[in-house]
Amino acid sequence: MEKTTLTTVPDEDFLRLDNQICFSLHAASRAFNGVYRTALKDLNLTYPQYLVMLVLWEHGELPVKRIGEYLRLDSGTLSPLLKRLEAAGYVERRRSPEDERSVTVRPTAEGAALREQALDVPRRIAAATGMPLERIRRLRDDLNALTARLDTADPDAADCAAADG
Amino acid sequence: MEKTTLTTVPDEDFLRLDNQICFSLHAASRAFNGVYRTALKDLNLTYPQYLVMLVLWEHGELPVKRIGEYLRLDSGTLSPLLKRLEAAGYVERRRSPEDERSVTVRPTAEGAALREQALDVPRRIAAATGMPLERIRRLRDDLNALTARLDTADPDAADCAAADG
DNA sequence: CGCCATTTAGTTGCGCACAACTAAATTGCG
DNA sequence: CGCAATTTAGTTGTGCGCAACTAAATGGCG
Repeated sequence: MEKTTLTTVPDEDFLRLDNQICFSLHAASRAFNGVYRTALKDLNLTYPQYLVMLVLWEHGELPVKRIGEYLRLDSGTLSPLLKRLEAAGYVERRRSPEDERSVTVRPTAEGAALREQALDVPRRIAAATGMPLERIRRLRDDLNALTARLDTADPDAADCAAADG
Repeated sequence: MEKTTLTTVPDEDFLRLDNQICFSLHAASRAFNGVYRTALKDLNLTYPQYLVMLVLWEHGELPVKRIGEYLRLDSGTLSPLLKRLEAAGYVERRRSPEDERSVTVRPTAEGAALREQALDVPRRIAAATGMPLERIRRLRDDLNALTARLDTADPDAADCAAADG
């Protein structure tokens, strides 16, 4: 009320709007996660484990480093996750012979077979969303754009000035 | 290849598209979280703690139950989180006199004062996104719609049939 | 060649999310 | 009233995510 910013939006309203956005994303992410949880229960995979398997199914065999790049995850997250996938019998880890620092991950026969069961998952998810594909695609594109922005701005974005540019 | 579904999208492509959507949401959520992390560093708040404080700033005083409803979080998440907020001196917890089961949470003077500093956070976030407010709003609406769908579909959405309706 | 910076995984610690459970208070029904 | 079902927080255990660190291998430079 008492102050109107250069962006034409009062501080208070801005705080409220912000509440909506950050919260919406947070809630959607968790809701999605929940649906995946039930959809993936039969496969004995968590959602992040499923993401890793998707990457491996597509690329066949990757060093941990590459998996991390595809999924934006570091070794702190991936190492234990991959251990669990290995314990479940879905992947194999081997130190690379030509570079002993690197660890190569690839699906086992069982892990590869799992892909057939996984083919049914996306449809169940799409059914759960009940959204037309077109809108889903738009959402995806918006999210990707947002992520790209946030990533470049992230490293202490403290003093970058204008929001409304 | 060998089978084309009723939804006109082959299984394989569907799996790939799915990869994109779920991953996009996951990545965006984490990217957002990262930006908030840096923006909230000065306030000594994590992102979920910030959400709780937003709710408390808006409503003044709430039982744990209500906070959980606003944020879709259960006591398993909230109890330790609120303990930490209490340890930080930002909130107070008191068992309700008229219903001893309930615990009432309200900001301390320090917690209330924190709001002033927090007013700057949304603008920093908006700056980091670099998106026009209109597009942000659209994104928010899409996400809310998605969450609503997912929530109703969630309880074992196994055999709900058609995605493309 | 020898040494230091870099790269790559892994480990530790902390916080969130969620399922499954416990504990205590309250409600309601016979 | 008395007891079972419900409501409300809290606890425990597991897994993800990230920061900060360690350990080992590699690459490059004097």
